[in-house]
Amino acid sequence: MSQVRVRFAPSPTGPLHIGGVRTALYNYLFARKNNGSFLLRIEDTDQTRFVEGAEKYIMDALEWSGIKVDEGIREGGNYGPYRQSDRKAIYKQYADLLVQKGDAYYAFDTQEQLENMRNEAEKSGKTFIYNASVRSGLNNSLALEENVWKEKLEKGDAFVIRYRMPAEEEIHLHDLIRGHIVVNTSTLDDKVLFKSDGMPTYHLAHIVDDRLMEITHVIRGEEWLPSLPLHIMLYRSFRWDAPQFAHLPLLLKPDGKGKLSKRDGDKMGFPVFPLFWPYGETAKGYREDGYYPEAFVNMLALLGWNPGTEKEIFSMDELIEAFSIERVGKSGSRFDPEKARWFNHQYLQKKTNSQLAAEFSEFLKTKSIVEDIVRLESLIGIVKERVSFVREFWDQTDFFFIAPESYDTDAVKKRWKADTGSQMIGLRALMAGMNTVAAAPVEEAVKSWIEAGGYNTGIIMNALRLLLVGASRGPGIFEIIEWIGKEETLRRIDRGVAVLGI
RNA sequence: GGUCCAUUCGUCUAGUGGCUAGGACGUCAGGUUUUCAUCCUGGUAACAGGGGUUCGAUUCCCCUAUGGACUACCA
Repeated sequence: MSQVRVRFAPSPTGPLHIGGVRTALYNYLFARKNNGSFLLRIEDTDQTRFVEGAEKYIMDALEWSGIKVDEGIREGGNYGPYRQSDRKAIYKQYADLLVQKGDAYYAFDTQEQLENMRNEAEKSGKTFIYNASVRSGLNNSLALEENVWKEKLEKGDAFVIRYRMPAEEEIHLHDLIRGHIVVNTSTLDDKVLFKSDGMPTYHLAHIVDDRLMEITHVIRGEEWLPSLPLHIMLYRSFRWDAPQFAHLPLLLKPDGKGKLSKRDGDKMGFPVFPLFWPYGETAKGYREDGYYPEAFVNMLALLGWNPGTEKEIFSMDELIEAFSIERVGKSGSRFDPEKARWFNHQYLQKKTNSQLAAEFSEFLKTKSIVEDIVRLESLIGIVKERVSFVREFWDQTDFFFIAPESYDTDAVKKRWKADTGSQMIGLRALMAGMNTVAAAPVEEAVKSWIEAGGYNTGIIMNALRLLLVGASRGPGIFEIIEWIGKEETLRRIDRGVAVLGI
């Protein structure tokens, strides 16, 4: 078998959403799994939909996701150019070839005329289809006298080239994921292959490019399944061997209706894009939300594919090893933001404290806080397991850096009793007399003090926590004391007693 | 409307002509914890419906329903 070559071929009409990233990922995994090549081809044949920045975004998003392109605009390769607008000169000859073979023809109908015919058909409850049943009555080289249409061409009249779909023929298709599919050509139309602006349509361009780039497997979204018969017919007309096809199930909107689309932006309460999109209507991305690319990719890989085992955490290498197109599901999937969060939690737990300290240190700069990296590492160690995102370290540790200025009302009500203040003063004296505030000795001292005084452990501890944290939350009291130090501990007790009363 | 695709717990999914239909996330309960989380244990929850085929269907076939995609000189 020839070398496996697959491509991801987005059009640069805006930011790539996560469905697109997943398509790219499956292509990439398939290529790596089979020691093949993964190419990125930009499909910008529709010049009216060009969006500034989209092409760069696509490449950046793949790079961030850890999906490495073997051949493409940035990477180069022996099958370029990799941008269809740069390949413009290639396509016309192939459209002409089809006309010569009699499998395509010139059509001169204006868009207005077609629009009218569609409207007319709709009035009588029918659908206008430009195909064998009507083409002989329309304005094209199949219906017109040869000298008439040739004259039109010479005059420079606007024309398109349409595929001449057979009137009535069963086409048998095979899809790697869906199996055998049969479609009758009578339900298909004579698709435009070459537009009046001199550019090919997707249908022609991608067939030609896939051929020229020696693509062996086309792995793309399910939205392309309805046009697969056309594509198969094109390969047949060119007398080319068709690649294998696999149509991926779609990613659905989490709230139920329809496929996920770029326009969903972040209305859903979670990002639908890998990266922040800075142009026009901006949209947030997974990267900026604090997701690790490994977690993002892991989550995406399991959305529509599974290994058949109960393993859920996969590195990219493990995904490559385990991936097979046969295990891609058939039905669309909605994704669950909670599960995405869980994946990030798993990956964050695997990071070392020193890595996390460095990341958290960056975050702290936004709060104008500078802290010793070793002290940060020990802080990370204290709260790591309760955190899913780096930014959440702040939610768990803000009181380490900033003494409480107010005290949670409910906690005060519950934890601050009539004689609590005087007990806290006693506790303060105990700690003031110690020459260390390391967690273990303080804990020992406090506990024996409690025992000696006949106090209730829960009451004392919770009250002390209230003074140090300002609320009923946070890690172990003695870990907090050790980290903030003796002076700060005493200061917080003093202030708390002053505010809450004796 | 037409064509095509799909349908297992709320979500992602495993699975088989005969299983107590499995796992994960969520959720609920209990435990751990001085608090809040984490964590541990346990529970809850699904084969869309109707016909066949069969000794027996979640599994195979048909119909219906539902969902989705497509139906542009967009990809």
